[in-house]
Amino acid sequence: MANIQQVAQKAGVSVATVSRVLNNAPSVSPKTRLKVENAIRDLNYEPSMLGRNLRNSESRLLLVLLPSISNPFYTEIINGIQNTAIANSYNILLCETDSNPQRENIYFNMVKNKLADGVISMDPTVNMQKLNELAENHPVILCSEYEEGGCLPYVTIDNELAAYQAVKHLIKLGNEKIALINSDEKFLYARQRRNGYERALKEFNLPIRNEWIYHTKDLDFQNGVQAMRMLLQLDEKPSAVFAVSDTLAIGALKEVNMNGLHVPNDIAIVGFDNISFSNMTNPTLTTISQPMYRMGVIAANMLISSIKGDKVENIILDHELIIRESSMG
Amino acid sequence: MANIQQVAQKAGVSVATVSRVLNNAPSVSPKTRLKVENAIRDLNYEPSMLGRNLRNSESRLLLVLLPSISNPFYTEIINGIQNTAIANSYNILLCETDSNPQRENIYFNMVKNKLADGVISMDPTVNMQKLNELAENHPVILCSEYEEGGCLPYVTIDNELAAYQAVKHLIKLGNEKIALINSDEKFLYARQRRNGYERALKEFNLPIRNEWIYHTKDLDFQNGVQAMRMLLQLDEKPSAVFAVSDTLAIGALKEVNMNGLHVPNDIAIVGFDNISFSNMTNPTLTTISQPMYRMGVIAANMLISSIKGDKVENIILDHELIIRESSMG
DNA sequence: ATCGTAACTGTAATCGATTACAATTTTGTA
DNA sequence: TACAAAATTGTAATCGATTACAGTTACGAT
Repeated sequence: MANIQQVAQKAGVSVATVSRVLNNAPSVSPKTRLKVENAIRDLNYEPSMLGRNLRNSESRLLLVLLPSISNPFYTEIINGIQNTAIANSYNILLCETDSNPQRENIYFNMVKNKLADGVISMDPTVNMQKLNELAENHPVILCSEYEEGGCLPYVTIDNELAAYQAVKHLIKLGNEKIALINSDEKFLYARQRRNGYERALKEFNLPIRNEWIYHTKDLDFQNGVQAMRMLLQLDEKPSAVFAVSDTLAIGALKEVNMNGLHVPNDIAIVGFDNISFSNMTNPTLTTISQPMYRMGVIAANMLISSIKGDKVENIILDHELIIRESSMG
Repeated sequence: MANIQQVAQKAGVSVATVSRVLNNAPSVSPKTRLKVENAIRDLNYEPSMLGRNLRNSESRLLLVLLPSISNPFYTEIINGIQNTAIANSYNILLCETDSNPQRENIYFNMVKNKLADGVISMDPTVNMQKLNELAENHPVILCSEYEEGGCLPYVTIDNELAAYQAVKHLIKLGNEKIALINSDEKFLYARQRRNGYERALKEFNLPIRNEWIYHTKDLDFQNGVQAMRMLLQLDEKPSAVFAVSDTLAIGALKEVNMNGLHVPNDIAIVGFDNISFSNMTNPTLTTISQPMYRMGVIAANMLISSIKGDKVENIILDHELIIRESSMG
């Protein structure tokens, strides 16, 4: 593969001039430009990003941190990030931590080693202390999950309000025994959604019963199945379930069906995220729709601004309750 | 951020020695090593990949090309690729083409520009001519989708056989009117699966009827819904459907349910890929399981070998028919 | 013809690492 | 003690681009 020297030699100019042509500098005469362009074509030359990046001290890569690629919640966000990145001549490094600190470390090092110009973290399991340390020297944006009282810029939704509305919806439909399938409350979003759940119950003078609050380890379908299995074994079964993720809700739905019960007649279900599959279940799933694509776009724009050195503001986006069959027959 | 010179100065040694410490070269005395390590710690130094990559003429990034991240079929493959990459000190650049040639071009250029050391393409819509051109100068591996009679190394399964077995399974259950929901037959896997479908029908002297073969544009759930909608409008409805992807099959399942029909009693359904959702539908989906994780591992290993300059052989992996509720009540 | 200015081009330093080769120090042995 | 060999360290070139600055050329005005 040819390099810039060879192009310069072939065109009979200096490497500086070739570089100017490559970067569309205005001060190159048309004749010279033509000579260089011909040489580039003849040699099939492609500039090496390695040289350019070193000289410019940038990689034009954005690191996107997420716990697992298999949760469809992230796919639309990633689309938004990626489109925005490309529109700004960046690209993204998609990094799955599997909630494994060792993995996380590898990725943090990639940033420290200048292999990425900044980070968007969507990982609730991220080590916040280390992330904050990283943020002292490198741009970092939080997407969806953030740190209460922290100083890292974020884009998210109002989780408490969304949960409140979801549960209120169930109450309005006549449900009085509403269970919560939550994930681990070490996560901020889990605590916030629980707060929303409790606020709605209190507002309507419904009791908050601990045996109706189930915590899952992960957000896989299977965790939803297990959660519902437990709930169905209770003496006093709930008549409705609010799950903090569609994947959990779909697992729950599956388990209800397995037991020959009917959704929503026996048990109503509301999920969270509006993943594409939520419209394909039987019955279709009532859920909270987050503006995932837009969230991705905004996160990417925030990060790019931050890399440029601009100040960025936190953003809270609107959500929407999508009512489908799983809550109303 | 400190660089290697500053570390060298602080430690009172040359940059060469610092580099040796960084790379664990054996010929550094314990005393010197200690001095250098202290300097590194004191300065909070992290080596820049930009410099290292330029010097080594490598990026240690593998480019993974796929049409869309939202098809869950890819997620397990990606896991396999990523784990293998990390184990070999590589990382992956996940690149969604959206089947958009312009996007594709951007990614091809990243390889030409040395931003990635090689490519794993899982994109059936890829421009094979351009990919072949790229392969003249850069390592390229095909994963899952490959080129018949082409010269690019690949890892895949026997699509024709898998489809044959899936359809044979339906026949053995007594189905005689079996429809095929296929994707565009410009894709090799689609042609191969159709061949398998037809081979099974012929073997049992069942007629091949064109109105029972539906072609979808994409592989989204919605395409499956549409396909099934068409099939249900036929005068003579099929009693079973083989869909070449679980996403299509799940869409089809949804549409059958919507029409008040029962799966599998009225219509049996078999999918392809064994995505994690396929076990969560109601009824659960009979499908062909591809060894996705292993396929990813193998593809990554092939690519890394190829980057090293080793010769690599094509590999065809085993698949498995997973029988669930959607084919047998 | 001369000069000043604008337009263009080249020289060489630079980004931050690696490494061949040379130089130095240490070690072991006679 | 002296010397060869081995171990350790340093010098400087190198990867492939960008760019400040200097140098050259072209051209219109006087």
